[in-house]
Amino acid sequence: MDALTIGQLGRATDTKIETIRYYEKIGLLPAPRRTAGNYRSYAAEHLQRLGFIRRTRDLGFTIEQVRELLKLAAHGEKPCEEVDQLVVRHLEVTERKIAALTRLRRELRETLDSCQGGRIAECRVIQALSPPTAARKKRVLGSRT
Amino acid sequence: MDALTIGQLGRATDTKIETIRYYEKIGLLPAPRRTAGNYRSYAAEHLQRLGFIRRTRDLGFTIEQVRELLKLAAHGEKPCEEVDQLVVRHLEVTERKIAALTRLRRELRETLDSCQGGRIAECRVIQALSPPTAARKKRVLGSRT
DNA sequence: TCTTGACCCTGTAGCGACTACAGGGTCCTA
DNA sequence: TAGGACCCTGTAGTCGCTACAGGGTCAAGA
Ligand SMILES: [Zn+2]
Ligand SMILES: [Zn+2]
Ligand SMILES: [Zn+2]
Ligand SMILES: [Zn+2]
Repeated sequence: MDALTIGQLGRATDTKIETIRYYEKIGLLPAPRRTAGNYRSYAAEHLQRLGFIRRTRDLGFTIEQVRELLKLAAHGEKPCEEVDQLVVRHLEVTERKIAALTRLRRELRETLDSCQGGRIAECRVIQALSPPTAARKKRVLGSRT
Repeated sequence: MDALTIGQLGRATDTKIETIRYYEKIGLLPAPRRTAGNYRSYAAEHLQRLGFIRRTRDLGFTIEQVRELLKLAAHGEKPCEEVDQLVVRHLEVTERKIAALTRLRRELRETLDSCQGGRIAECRVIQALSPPTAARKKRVLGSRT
């Protein structure tokens, strides 16, 4: 008997109950049948599907990408190119995020290095956080492209 | 004369007009005086302050942190410890994000490496995206902690 | 039998940080 | 006087949940 309540399914997949109901509402997880008392009753397919959803979400795919992956997984006879493409694109996005955050980290470290203690008025950290404005003003008053 | 329209201020700080109005609504940027035709008219302080806001936002600080930094910057006589602490904490958050994304990248690469082309039904990528469910079922049916 | 408490239901509103309209008004130039 | 670029307010949408409020259901214990 593989009938799970929503709470059991949540514990099984490390998912909050509200999240499961949310996935149902947006059509990501199919609505299960109901008991006499109107409780949701999940079967093995739901467990499998929600597991897939959680895993891919944890890997950072968007809901729309998860939807795509689920659709592809259901068409086992097609070549796996599309699947791999999706993963490749997400890998690229992830790499760009890492690069951006790494630049950020460097800037924050440099900012901190500039502080030698003292009063805020003289602190180079605050100065480093203020962008140079002189050059900008000129640009503005000039063209309006 | 340093009176800027909202459009000029936006170009000067690379900020969308809607965002400037949003910052005003949430009390991050003070409301400027108005012209006879009810247009916002910004002065040099606004340019300076919005510049600071954008720079700190670009560095990934939250709006609440920006608020804090602005408050601190206005109290130049205090020691700069609090400022530096804020930056340190944000640096730590940034480092944790980088670590998490790096783990993600490794998982995505490993997943992709497993694919050798073929049909989706046999593709290891899809399998790698499906979590093992057998162990989980047992846990669930057991305790309900 | 009654009550407690754990669980479940629906529906709505909130988060952060914007962004995108809709439906107007103003200003400058030709 | 007309056009177009600019500005105004207000509201709703984005993403992916999360947190209630105000109920109903169910099983075990006194
Ligand atoms: Zn098919
Ligand atoms: Zn300092
Ligand atoms: Zn002070
Ligand atoms: Zn493949």
